[in-house]
Parts: sequence; structure tokens; C-alpha cells
Amino acid sequence: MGKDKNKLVLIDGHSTLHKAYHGIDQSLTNSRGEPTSAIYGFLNSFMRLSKELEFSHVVVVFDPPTKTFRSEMYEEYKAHRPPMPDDLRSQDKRVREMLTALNVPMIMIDRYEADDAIACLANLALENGGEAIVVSSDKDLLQIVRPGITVWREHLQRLEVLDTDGVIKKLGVTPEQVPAYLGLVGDAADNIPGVPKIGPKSAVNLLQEYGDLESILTAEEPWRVRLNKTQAANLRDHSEDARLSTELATLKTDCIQEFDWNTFAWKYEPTQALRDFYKELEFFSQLNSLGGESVEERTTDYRNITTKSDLEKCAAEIRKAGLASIDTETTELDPFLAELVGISISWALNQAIYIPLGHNSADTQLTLEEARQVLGPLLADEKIQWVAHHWQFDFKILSRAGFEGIDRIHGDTMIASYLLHPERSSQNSLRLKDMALQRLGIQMTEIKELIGDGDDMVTMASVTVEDSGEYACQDADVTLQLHNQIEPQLAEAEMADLFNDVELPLIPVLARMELEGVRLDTAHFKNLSKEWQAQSESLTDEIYQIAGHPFNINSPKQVGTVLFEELNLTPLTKTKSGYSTDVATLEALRNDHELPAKLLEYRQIEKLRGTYVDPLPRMINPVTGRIHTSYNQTIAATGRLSSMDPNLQNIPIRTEEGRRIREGFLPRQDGWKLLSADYSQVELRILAHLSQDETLVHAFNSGEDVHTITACRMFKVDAADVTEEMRSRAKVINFGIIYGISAFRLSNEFKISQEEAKAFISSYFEVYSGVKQFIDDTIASAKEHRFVTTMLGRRRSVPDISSRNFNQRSGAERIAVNTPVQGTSADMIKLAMLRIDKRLRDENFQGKMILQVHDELIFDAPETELDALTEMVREEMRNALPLDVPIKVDVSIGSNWAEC
DNA sequence: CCGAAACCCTA
DNA sequence: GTAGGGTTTCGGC
Repeated sequence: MGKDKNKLVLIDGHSTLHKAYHGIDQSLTNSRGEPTSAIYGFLNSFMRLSKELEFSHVVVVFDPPTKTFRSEMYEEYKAHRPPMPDDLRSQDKRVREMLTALNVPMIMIDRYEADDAIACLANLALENGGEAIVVSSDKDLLQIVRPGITVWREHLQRLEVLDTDGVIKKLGVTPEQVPAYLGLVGDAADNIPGVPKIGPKSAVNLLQEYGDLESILTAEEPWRVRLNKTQAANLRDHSEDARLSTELATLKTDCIQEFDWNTFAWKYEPTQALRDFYKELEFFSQLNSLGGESVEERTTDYRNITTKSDLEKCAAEIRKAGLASIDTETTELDPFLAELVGISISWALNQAIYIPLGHNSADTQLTLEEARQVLGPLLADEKIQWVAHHWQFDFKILSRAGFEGIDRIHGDTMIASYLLHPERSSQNSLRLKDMALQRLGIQMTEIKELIGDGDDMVTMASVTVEDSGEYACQDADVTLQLHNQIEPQLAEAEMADLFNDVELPLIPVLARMELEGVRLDTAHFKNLSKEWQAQSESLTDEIYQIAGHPFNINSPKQVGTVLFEELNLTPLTKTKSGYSTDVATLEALRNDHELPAKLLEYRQIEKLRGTYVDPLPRMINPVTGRIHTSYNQTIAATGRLSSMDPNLQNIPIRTEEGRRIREGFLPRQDGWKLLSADYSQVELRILAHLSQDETLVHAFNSGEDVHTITACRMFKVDAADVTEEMRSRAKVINFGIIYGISAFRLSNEFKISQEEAKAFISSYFEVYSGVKQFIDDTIASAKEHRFVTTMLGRRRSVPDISSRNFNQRSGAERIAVNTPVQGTSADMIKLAMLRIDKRLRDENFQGKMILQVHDELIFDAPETELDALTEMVREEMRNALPLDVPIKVDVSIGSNWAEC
């Protein structure tokens, strides 16, 4: 067996750092606010390479800080590059510290770029009996590829290997031709001019035909490959540019002479320096992965409290501390069925107590009554700052266990973490266990280690007090530690008020709405189900008849086969895996064949039956006889609530069949009604306020229909002459603006050309120039701060706002424009809900607020209260967040939700 | 059993 | 074009 050749891995430091900087969420920072996303990304890339390439020799090559010989050749070289942003500069420095701690060899050659040094070293590795692997996404380096030298790049999450054939496949030219290719095409990144109007296509044609640059430039004209007149003229006039550009793109391979494999030998070793570095940067998962003695064993003081006198002693300490965390252990997650098993509390670092209350086999444990006597006053005490993780759950459990006056809470680490990072990603999991590892480096016990999972799962009540105690104390301990870390970060991000005045007080309001639930008309749902099932079956028969054979109508793939292969209808659009069969397609085909209409009808009925009519009655809670949604405060990046299990924010309304489902939502009893209050065009009003656009503000102040006014102004007609078509187009554009419209989308919507769509948009912006200004200002501000805010200061980061990828950047721009509008609307209705909840209780209304659907609140109230309730709700919704335009609230009342 | 894709319901 | 949740199919583990 021959000895494997030495492999030298050459990492382009600059390229890897930039990729890391732009590749992941730039808002990642450690608890001191130091940006760490690029360092983290660099480390991930490096470790991934080390794992996948199993390398033993490595070097990271950096550009020198000084000018290089290329700038002497051509002063414009890289001259246009903006200076490194501050947050990248600091991370660049950190990356070098990290590589030092990792003992990774680094090289920087004065007056030569990293690319030149890499080219030299790759050649030397080859001459010294080894191979070279270059890691860079820089095109320049493709010129050094040959047997023994490959270039690896991270592309779309995977590692792409480029050997000679790979380069030819990628660029269409051989590695030797790469400098000439870049010389012709130019390279915007390096400010290499190239030849105007010669792009990749022409360059490849020329090089394939003539071989090298000189042969192209000196070939007899006209060039045998097809160039148009401008290209031919440019090639003649810019031959010197082409030569200079090619020279600039040619790497120098003589900047390093000496080579010794030993210089580059490397192995991953968990040194103390590395541990210190990880700890300082708060890379806890890496710290943990070093394993062994490096992970500090935390010495904890966790105690189980089983007597009232011990609990009273603790109570005194808690009062003295003034700040404590609390967590509950229960038999399950459903708040109506869950039994309280125990309570854990922490008021000092690494210390906590557990109060077992409902363990099946405990020698001694306090009764709930005893615990409540001591803890009740403590939890209701405004002088004690209580914090929890996902307080809404504990609030419901404790409320049911008879604790009162626990509405006020000082902190919720789940919500606080969400406010800091509202985007959903694996990076910012809101699970206590994940946050403990990420932010504190503490590896916590997972609940399944206690109670198991799957079929043999037990409840916390059957776990020993010792095990539960350890587990529950950890939860409380970690929650307090997290709170202490996060609270200053919230203040730093200027979201303390939003947290204290909106999100925290909203918790009990949402809990009450969830607990209240809604009454369903089970008989109505049963009838609907029967009716639609029969209809669905006969449609199925008809569809099989028309198709000539049975197939799975629920499978878009099979529907596609029937429509487009068997019946030979013309597909409209394609999806990733075949023909699209969505509504738009079927609508377009309904005049060509009888099948599409049947499919549409079938789909509608099945959708309504399968998503609403059949599941909803099954979700009626056996204890209350009502359905209870869960409102999640930490899902939507804009600050909206979301509703789950069941989702009561997407109950159908648009079609007649859909509204029949709303008929099944009832007031709680005879003599009661449902009352719905919804904000009218609230997002457009917020846009008017935020932009201060005179025309839009005036439109709302006039009290006229805003879409009609938009139509008047855009189409330059009198209000009386606005047709339905004009108004509806104006409406689409008004909404489109809020969502960040594009000409492309508008042209599809209106079936007009993109030019016409562009004209539409510019005429909108002529009318509403203030809105245009607002959009521009918002994007500019997003570019500067990399986040946008709502009126209440809610933040959302827009990391891609300066991306050079058009699609990414456009997406970020739409988010930047939409978030302040949608988010402020969310802020507003949350404020209204707080005020309404307070007045419902203070003024002893019997009626309850039961649902929220983004811009609408639903109440369940006795008929006798309806007038007072209407007035109160209107007032609070209108005044929740005053704007410079009036806020309109429409109220309607019915015997079921459909009548509202 | 899980995840992606396609589809469709809401504001 | 923004923001969500839920269902079904289907391929892979």
C-alpha cells in the first residue's frame, strides 16, 4: 500500500470571511453586543472543511493591508471597493485571533494578493510531491487548476469541487484561458475593465476559436465567431485594455520560494487558548464539543422543599432578593387537563428550590393549599419581580390551581428573546434548553430523559421527586440567568417599553381568551359534513367518468397527468416537479374542458371539509365543551399573533360555502350574541401616518373611499366617473404598495405588459409622492441600521438589504417596507386588546373577548350589553394608538359568526 | 416516521 | 409583493 500524498488545503481568508459575513444572519451577537455572525460562519466553514477533507496540512491566506503590485500597474484596481463595514472589520480581527487559537498557519505576502500567494503555494505543494486544494469562490483562482490542484467552493450549502473538467464546464474555457477570459469579460468585483459588450458568451466563443488573447487580437478581421458591429469595434479599440486586464487577472507564481510541509501541518487540538476564545465569544456549542474537562461542572445548590416552614424561610429570602424566576411542572401540556406536579423557584445564581405537590410516590410533599398560602401572596406581591420562560403556560396552570393576582410579571425570557430575534430560524430557537446552550453554554437535561417519549412516555407525576427536583430547579435557575443576560439587551435595543407595556401585560389577556374558548354548533357541522361528503362523492364519480378512469384527485401529480398528458390540455405554469394544477391554472382551463371546473369544485369542498368542518368539532374540549385556540406571541416576525390548534385566524369567509362554516360559531348561550369589531383599512391608514403623504392623509381625512380617491387621481377622472374596474385596480395597487409591489407581479395581476405595469406604479407614485419618499427613506434607513422598526419600536433585522443578489435584496426591501406597516398594525391592536380587557374587567362586563384575527376582535356578550360594549370597544380600538388620520372601526353583531 | 412540496384558507 | 397554519401526497430513512 503506497503512502497517501500530502494534501495542502489553501483557504482564501478574504473570500471565506465575506461568504460567512453575507451568508448568515448578521444580527448574531454575543451578550456584549459584539457582532459574531461572520466569525461563527468562518469557524463553521473551517470545521466543515476539516471534517469533509480530513486535511492534515492547511494554511489560511490573507491579503496584505498595503497596496499590491496590481495597484501600481493599474491604479483603478479594486479602487471602487467601499471600505469594510465596521462590524466586519472587528470580526476580521477576531477571525485571526481564532485561527491563532486554533494553531492554524496563516500567511500574508507584502505587495502580493492572497490569490498570488495561493497560486505559489499550490505549485510548490505539487513540486514537493503533494496535492493542493484551494478553497475560494474567487474566479481568478480557477486559472491554477490542473492535475493535483483543485478549487473547492461552497455553493448552495454544498461543497463544489472544480478540477480541469469542472472549470471547462463552469466557464467554458480551460484554466489556462481563465486570465484571458477575465481580461475580455472584465471583473466587476476587482474593477477590471475588460472589453465593453463582450460578455461570457462571446469571450468563450473567441477563446474556443483562437485559443489565447494574442491570437484573438491579432487574428484577421472579421473574427470568425459572430460578433456584432459594436463588439467588433470594441475589441479593436480596447485591445490594450484587454491585455492589461488579462495581465491583472494573471496570478504571479513567484512570490514565495521556500516550502516545507512541516510549516503547514495541522491538527484540531482543544487548547486552553481555544477554550478561552470560545468562551469569550460565547460559542458555547463549540466549547461543549471540545468535551472532557473543559466544560466547567457547575456546582449547584438545588433543594426540594417539603415542609411549610422551610417554604416560609424561602419566601423570606425571595422577598429580600426581590427578583425570582418560577417554573411549573405538570402532568401534560393541555392547560385544562394538566395537573400541577411541582413548582420551582430560583432567586440566586446556581441555586433553586423545588416544591413537589403532585408526585404519585413522594414520602412527603406539601398540599396545594399549603403551597398557595405561602406562595400566593408572594406571586401577587408587586415588590417582587417574577420572571418565567413562556409565562402564558404557567399563568394558566397557576390560575387553575387557584392563584390570583398574578397578572403582572416582570420578565418572560421566551418573549424577550423573540423580541431580540423575531425571525424564525434554527439559530434562534426559543426553547429554554436551546437558549441555555446558546446563551449560557449550559447543556440542560431534556424532558424526555425523565419521562421518555413515544408510547412508553410517563407523566411528571410518576417521576421521583429527586429527579424532577433536579430538572425543575435547572429550569428555574437557567431562566433567572437568562433573564439577567437578556434584560439589558432589550433595553439596549430600546424595546424595554414594548416589552413591559405591551407584550408582558398581553400574556394574561391572551391566556384568558384561550381559556374562554368559542362555542361550536356541532349539529350544524355534522349536517355540513354529510352534505359535503355526498357532494364530494358524486363529484368524484363524475371526475372519474370524465377522466375515463379512477385516480387520486388529491394528488396534484396525478391530476397533472390526467389534464396534460391524457386530455392534452395546455399547462400554464410549471412547478419544481411537474405541471402546476393550482386554482389559476384550472380557472384558465375551465373553458377548454369540463374537467377543470369539476376539480375546482371538488377541491373547494374537500378543503373546507378536511380542514374545518370535520376537524373542528373533534377539537371541542371535553372539559369546557368549547374550542380553545392557542395564540402564539413569538411566531410572526412582524409582531402579529398567530393562532394554532386550531387556527381560528383562517376561518373561511370569501365564498358562500366558506361562510357556512362561520355559521357554526355561536355565542355561549341564548340571549347572547357575537360582536365583531374590525379596523377599516388600518394598514393604509398607518401608511398614511408613517409617510405623512399629504394626498393620502387628506384622502382619509375627507372620509371618502380611499380606493376611489386613488382611482380618481391615478386615472385623472371625477369620482363619479370611477368605474368598478378602475376602483378595483386602485385597490390592488394600494395593497401592493404595502406588500412592496413589483411591476412583474402587477403585470401578471392585471394581464398587462411590464411596461404598462411600470407606468401604473409611477403614476401611483406621482399621486402619492410622499409614499414614494417613505419607501425610499425606509430602505435607506434599513441599509444604515440593518433593521426596521414599528411605531412602538419593535425591531426586525433585514440582513439582505444590501445583498448583491437582486432577488435577495428585493425581498429584503419588501420586508423593510411592509414590516413597519404590518407591525404597527399589530402594535395597535395589541394596545387595544389590553385596554379592552382592562375595561371589561374593571367595569364588570359579562361579555368576553374571545378571538383576534389581526385587525378584528370578536366578543361573546349578552344582548343587554351590546350597546355599551360597542361603544367601549370602538373607543378603545380607535384611541389605542392615535395617528394623524382618523381610525375607523366597523362593528357588527350576529347570532353566529357569519352574521357578523 | 419525517420533511419537502403543492395546495389553499385568513388578514 | 407581506404575515401566518393546516392538509395531503410522496419519497426517503
